[in-house]
Amino acid sequence: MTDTHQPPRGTGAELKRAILDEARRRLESGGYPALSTRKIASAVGCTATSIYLYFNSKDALIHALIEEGFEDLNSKMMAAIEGDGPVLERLKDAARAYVRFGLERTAYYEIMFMLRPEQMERFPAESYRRARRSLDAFASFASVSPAEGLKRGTIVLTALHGLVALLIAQRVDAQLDREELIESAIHAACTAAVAPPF
Amino acid sequence: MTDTHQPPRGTGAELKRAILDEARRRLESGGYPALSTRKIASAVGCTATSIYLYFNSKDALIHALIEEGFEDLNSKMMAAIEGDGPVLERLKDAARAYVRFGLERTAYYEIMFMLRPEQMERFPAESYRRARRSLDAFASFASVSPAEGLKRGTIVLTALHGLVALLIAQRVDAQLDREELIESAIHAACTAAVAPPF
DNA sequence: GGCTCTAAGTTTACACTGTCAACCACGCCT
DNA sequence: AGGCGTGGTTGACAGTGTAAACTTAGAGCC
Repeated sequence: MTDTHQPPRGTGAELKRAILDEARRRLESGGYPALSTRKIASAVGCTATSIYLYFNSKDALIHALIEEGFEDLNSKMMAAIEGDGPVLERLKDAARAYVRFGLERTAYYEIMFMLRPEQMERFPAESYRRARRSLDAFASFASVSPAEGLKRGTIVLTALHGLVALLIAQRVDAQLDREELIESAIHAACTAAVAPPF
Repeated sequence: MTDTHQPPRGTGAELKRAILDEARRRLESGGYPALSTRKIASAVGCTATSIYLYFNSKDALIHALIEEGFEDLNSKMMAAIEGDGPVLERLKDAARAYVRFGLERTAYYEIMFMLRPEQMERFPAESYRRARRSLDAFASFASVSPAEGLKRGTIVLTALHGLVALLIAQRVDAQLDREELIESAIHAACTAAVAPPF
């Protein structure tokens, strides 16, 4: 498990890549707690402090992973949104993509959305906004004004986040049929988003 | 700040109380990170290991705080639910109570709902269910069957959780009017909950 | 009084964590 | 040859939660 395989590691930029690769591997297999600077270093064949030559802090390393996660999530949602078909159906497809991402790439989802702010320096707001293009796409849907669109898009995303977060934390009643719950929640959130203003 | 006031601390059950009190104080003033066994101990005038005489682990201590949080949250929501007035309005009032709790007692909310499962042994499921009486009340609303009610109640709670969690993490666009967003999200979630099945 | 038994706390230690300051080694340039 | 910067390591610091062993105080009983 603590795979101390020592592939002739590179140096300089190569080492940086190796560190990032190892961090990604560990995140995917062991989640956030597996991201220890010392463990990453020993697996990659360098010392813990060498990581600081390429990342200002552990958080900076994690930010790089978060960025990767946003890239994946965004592309999946954009693909759904840019499809053809009725607006509501595309919205739902994007929502399904979001939920699927959260449940399949749980470790990524956690570092992207579930780290408490004091626990980690917040992902830079600027990157976050850029990373959130899909929200803008959401916002452009079925909205009278841009402001109303932003609001509605945000509401959908918060609803989806709550669903995913509680599912991940296993804080949803086990009696419920998972798939049915998800589909119903998506339906509720998306139809509300395209409903006439109240 | 690291108030090493040493009030003639008690012993036995009194010490346990003192520990819990200090933990609560620290949680409220400094959030989750302020909950260090050593800091609590030194503030209360005993050693860190003494805490383990009364709590099996740090998590057990936190569980006690979580229980307090649920008690507060539950009573507030139940008060709203058991009021008089139309169902939808009572539902919204309960939702408002939930959101207000999350935004006012943030530190409590975080340990109750936002700790990642690996980070802390999950709050015992049995306690959690008991702590969640308000969900059952939700479920009893506007539902054809109990199963449908549970599902709808869960969907509302997930939506509210997502809203609160992202607000706390400051991951909601700052341009949005906070109060308006909250009110709209509550409206969307609650009206969907009492809508006819789709 | 003197013995034992027990409960309550403390001391000490272990294995971690992220990170910083000082140090060393090498290749390039003058 | 000498100086310098770049890349990396060593060793340390200040934390963390927690387990094992030790000490101390008090109660019950002969």
